[in-house]
This record gives sequence, C-alpha cells and structure tokens, in this order.
Amino acid sequence: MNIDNLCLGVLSMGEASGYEIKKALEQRFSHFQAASYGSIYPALAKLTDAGFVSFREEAQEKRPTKKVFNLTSSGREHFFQVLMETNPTEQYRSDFLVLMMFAHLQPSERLRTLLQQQTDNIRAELQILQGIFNESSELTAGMRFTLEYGIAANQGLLNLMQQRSSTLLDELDQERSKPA
Amino acid sequence: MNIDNLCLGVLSMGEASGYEIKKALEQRFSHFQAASYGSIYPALAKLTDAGFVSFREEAQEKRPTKKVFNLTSSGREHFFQVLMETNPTEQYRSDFLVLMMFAHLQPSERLRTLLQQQTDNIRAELQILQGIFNESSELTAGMRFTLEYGIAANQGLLNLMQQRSSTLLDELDQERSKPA
DNA sequence: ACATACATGTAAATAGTTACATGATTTC
DNA sequence: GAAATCATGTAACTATTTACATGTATGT
Repeated sequence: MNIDNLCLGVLSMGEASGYEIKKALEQRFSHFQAASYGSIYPALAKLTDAGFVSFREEAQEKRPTKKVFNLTSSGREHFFQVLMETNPTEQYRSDFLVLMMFAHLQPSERLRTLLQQQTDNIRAELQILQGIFNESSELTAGMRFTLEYGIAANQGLLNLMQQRSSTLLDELDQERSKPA
Repeated sequence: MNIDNLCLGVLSMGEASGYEIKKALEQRFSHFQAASYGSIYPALAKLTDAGFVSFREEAQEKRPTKKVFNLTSSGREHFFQVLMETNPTEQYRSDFLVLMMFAHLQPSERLRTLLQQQTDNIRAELQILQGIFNESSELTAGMRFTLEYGIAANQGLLNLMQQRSSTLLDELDQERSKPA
C-alpha cells in the first residue's frame, strides 16, 4: 500500500488537507503505517492530476490558507479497486531482535537496559491502543479490529518480556561462565 | 540496522560467502529482517574496502568458485560498537490492517477471504518458528529468545483471529443493514 | 524439459525520508 | 523566550529491490 492510496483511504473518511491527513495517519494508522509531508504533498499533487481528488482553497483567520481535498467519484471507484486487489501482506523489521540475536556479544548491563526499554515500549504502545479503544466513541468495526489486533500482539509480547527477561540474562551468564 | 552491519553479524557467527549470508538470513533472521543479493554483494565490497572483512577465493568441484569472507579484528571491534550504539527500534507495516481499516467498503465475501488468509499465514509462521525452536540443537540463548518472541506475538494474533474473525463479519453485516 | 541450487555481480528503478525554505500564532 | 501547532511545498539523499547478465549441475 503506497502513500497515494493511503491518502485516498483517509479522504474516503472525509475531506482533509495534507496536514490533516498526516495527523489522521498518526492518530489512527500509526501502529501499522507511517508517512511524512515529503511524501504526502507530492501524492496529493499526483492524485489531483489523475483526477482522483479535487480541492478548494480555504482561507482562515490567523492560520495559513489550506487546501481541502476530497475524493472524486473516480477516486472513490479507484480506491475500491485498490482495496479489492491489495494483498494482505505484512512486514516486520526489528533492531531489537537483531540485538537479541547477538546477545552473547554484549555485556549483561547493556542487555538489562535493552530488555527494560523494550518492555517499557511495549507497555506504552499497549496503553495507547487500549486508551483509544476504550475512550473513543464512534469507531468503525474495522478500526476496532485493528486496535484489538495490536493489543493482542503487544499483550502476548509483554507477557513474554515479563517472564523471560530475567531468565534470558541468567542463561547468558551461565554460557559466559561455561567455556567451550 | 543496515545490510552492511547485518553481514558483519552473520560473519561473527562464522565465515561465509555472499550466497551463504543470504541463506543464513533467510533461515535465522527471516521473521525480523531481510536482504537481497543486490544489497549483500555491494555491502561485502564496501566492507572489504573498509577493512572490516577479508576473503579468500575457494575453488570447488562442479560449483562456481566462491569468495569466503571472514571478519577481521577491526571488523569485530566495529560490530561490537554497532551493537552498543544501535537503538532497539522496530517497525511494522501491515497492508492487512489497512484493508481491515476499510472493511466497511468491501463485500463480506472478500473480507472472509482476507481473514482466512491472514489466519493461515499466522498459523504457518507459528509452525515454522516452533519447528526451528523444537528441532534445532545448539541454538544460542539469544536466538531461542528471538524465536520465542515471534511465537508469543503470533500465538496472541492467532487466538485473536480465531475469536474475532466471525464476530467482525457479523458486526459489519449489522452496520450494513442499519442505515445511518 | 523445467525448476531449483549453486555462485557473483551491476544498473536501473522504486519509494520513500530528511532537511530546507517560509512564516504567523499559541502554549509553556 | 522557546517549543509546538498550523500550513505548504521542493530538492537532495538514502537504502533498498528488481531485473538483468552468465553459467553449471542436479533433481523431477
């Protein structure tokens, strides 16, 4: 799913400026997608050229004038086709796990810090997702599902981190003291 | 963690050719890292220039001659520094969750297929990880941990998919039949 | 006969991010 | 007085993948 189509998706939920699309992605898609202004603004220009979105300029008091984009019917049709043709692929890249793979090369104080940081990060992410899930009214069924999905993964990981952090450190201490 | 440093990591476990590094990444790192030949061979050339690896050419019977790389002491030192300075960041990108976010725009037959595919993918990944965990001898503590980490996440997700797939479809049917 | 494994490497294309450029207003 | 929010946009850079180029040997 490229940024162009992600913008169409956000606009399918209602008109928005480039700036507002970025905010929407941060608030509602951040645990599984990201985009910077440097990709959003060129995407909106391309989508305008392609006729998938149109915009009006809206002057504001004490704020810069903004371009408010909305989906054309051609854009809505196109986005439907995208949804029907996109494969449900996923990718996960973890420097944390790379560091764990080479745990035996690092001092135990460093590993203690890494495990603690990761545990904190997971706990924080879990609280963000649970916060949105519990406190937001008017979530679509799909959005509730994406939140529950993130909560399920992070809950599983938090349990593991709590059970295994200290035993991993013990195992590594044993490997260290036992020469081949 | 860029490909250069990932190559150093693989080589810290023993000498290898570019081809063998790719295989090692597929077998031991695939659930949290990836790399293609187009990035591995240039990385090895760069690392050789920098003096972090050296190689010998090994002629083989009935196989092309290969370059067997191994870490220099400078490379080993450098990789240690990389390990000490790398932040334990993670990134997750999911087209599956994007599709779920827009579940209300898709026919229920399509959603049924997507949910089934995702469930199958998670189950398959889980079995791969459990297979390696149970059947491999001589895993390092760090590698066992990376496997358990993947298993914990996927087990949490599989439980969710099994509980929620059908209720999500029901919820969407209700939203569809209830006009605003 | 067709695909897969072995083995190395380059060039073009992809898809972004980061930093820059500009500037008012509001909050801490 | 500094940082954050609002607001748009471009240019340079980064890091990678995909496709190409080449060829033998083995398995199906």
